[in-house]
Parts: sequence; structure tokens; C-alpha cells
Amino acid sequence: MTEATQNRNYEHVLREAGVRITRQRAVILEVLSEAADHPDAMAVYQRASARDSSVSLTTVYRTLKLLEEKGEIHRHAFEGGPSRFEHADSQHHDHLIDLDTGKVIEFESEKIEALQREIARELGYDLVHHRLELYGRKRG
Amino acid sequence: MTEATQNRNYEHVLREAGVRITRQRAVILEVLSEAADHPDAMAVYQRASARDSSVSLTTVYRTLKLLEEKGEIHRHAFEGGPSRFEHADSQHHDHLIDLDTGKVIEFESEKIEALQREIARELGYDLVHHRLELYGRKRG
DNA sequence: ATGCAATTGCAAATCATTTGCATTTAAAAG
DNA sequence: CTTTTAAATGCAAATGATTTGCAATTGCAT
Repeated sequence: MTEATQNRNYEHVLREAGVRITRQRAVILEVLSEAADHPDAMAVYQRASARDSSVSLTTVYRTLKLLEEKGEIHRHAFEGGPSRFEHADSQHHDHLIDLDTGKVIEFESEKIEALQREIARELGYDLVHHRLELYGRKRG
Repeated sequence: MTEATQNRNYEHVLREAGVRITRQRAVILEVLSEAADHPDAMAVYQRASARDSSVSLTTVYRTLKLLEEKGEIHRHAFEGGPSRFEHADSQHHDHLIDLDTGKVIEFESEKIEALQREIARELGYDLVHHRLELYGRKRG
């Protein structure tokens, strides 16, 4: 047990939900488990089909949607590109997107969270969720 | 000069840029000038074609894109729907979207702005722009 | 090993938006 | 007011990301 990246319980969760683990799904779940970045559907497809050419883009989309519905992954529609995905297990955070590389950096700010709730409240609303994305360029 | 809503200089700006003001464009610009909300392309099309049936959705899209390029309007891709547009002349603000009605409420928070710049800087980035959207429900 | 509902890949559909093209037209020039 | 011509039009078809219909395949409970 040295090479394994943190093995998410994707397979377990899906089995619990009565979902069948097919060969192609197993590969997709493995790819997602190992993903340390924020891949889009095409990236997941490329990584998965490199391991098992029987994986289709359609099944990647279906599996991503399934995991999203089960709350296991989060979908982010950043500006000007396809949706990108990440594990749902980490604690809440927002994103800074590197405009030159597309790299996504996570950050948290309880101050901003608090201000958001306060603003919503002042406007007469209960905050259900929010989207905070910073777009920037590496300094220097 | 009593009935006019604030008449944006859309026409003027476009003329300056060497753009021809056609009958259909004039109507679209008028509709946009009068818009107090955040309409999407289809809404603009409906309002415009009600006044002049020769306006097509294609021309609405072309005109919106033109105004966006000239910096006269801003495009916002809120969650789960087509892009919505607003005048670019007002000062910077962010948006709270009413999940039940789709209504968009504008707000500003210099505190949040400052925190965002600070966070980007701490991560080694210059903030180019950001997207902050609150999604909420009217408090009952 | 069997059976059948779940899953697959493919092609076609969707949705918002853009683009190619032949036709029309704004507006500068005379 | 006509002429001229590049810009703008509407329509239909293309785009790109994603979803869906369907016939063929396959997990997995029995």
C-alpha cells in the first residue's frame, strides 16, 4: 500500500446505491480517485481510455453525473471552458484560476464566507450557495 | 424628453466605431437602453421583435456581442441558464440571484473586494477579475 | 450457469451561440 | 436624389458541451 493515492469510496458508494460496477466504470472511478487536479470530462476520458480503450466519452459523462448526483464530486463551470470536476470530500473552498495555464488553486476565507452570509441576510435572503472564482496571473 | 429611460450612448458608441445603425439594431439598442433587469438574449429578442418583427435572434446575438466587445454591456453566465446582460456603465458590483424567480440583485462590498485582492496576492497572483455570485431564497 | 434489469457505445438530439452565404441596405459620395 | 459598395441581414447549417434513444451487451443476484 505505497503507490495508492487516497482511494475514494466511489465504488463503495455506488454499489450501496445499487449501481453496477462495470469494467469501464471501475477504470473511470480509478482515474477520478487518483486525480489531484480538476479535470474536465475529456481529460477524464483520455486518462481512462488510455487504460481501457473500451471506455467511451458517453460513459464518462454518465459516471460523472452519477457521482455528482450522489454528492461524491463537485462540478465547476469556470469561465470559457467545459465543466471541471473535483472530489467532494474536502472541506468547502473557493478557487483561483490561473488565466495562463488553467491551473486551479483552492483557498478558503472564513471572512469572505461570513461577509457573504451577512450581505444575503441584509438583502432579505438566505444564502443557499455561492460561487466565488478569482481569475489571475502569476505575479512577477 | 419626458418618457425616455436613461438613454445609453450605445448608438453613439457604435457609430463612432464605424458600425452602421440598421433599423433592427436601433430597436435592439432601444430595448437594451430601457432594460432595468438582466435579460438574456431570448428576452431581448422577444422585446425587440415585438416592436419590429424583422429583428431576428441572430442579429440580437450579433449586437449583444458587438456591445460586449465595445465594453458597453457585461455578460454574466449565471448557473443553469443562458447568459444575461446588463449595462456596463454602473460601477462594479456583484450579484445575488433569487433561486425561485431568477431575479438578480446587485450589491457591492469593498471589504470582499479587498479580501479577494489580498488572497490572490498571498497566492502569488495578480487578480485580473473575479466572479462572485450568491444564490439564495427570500427569507420567509 | 441463468436471467434480466442495468449499462454500454453509437448516433442522433439538445441548447445556447456562432457562422456561411446569398440578399438587402446604410450611408458616403457624387 | 441616385449610385456605390462594404456592412448587415435572415436563414439554415455548424459548433461545442452534454444528454438521450436504442439495440446489443453484461454485471450480479439467484
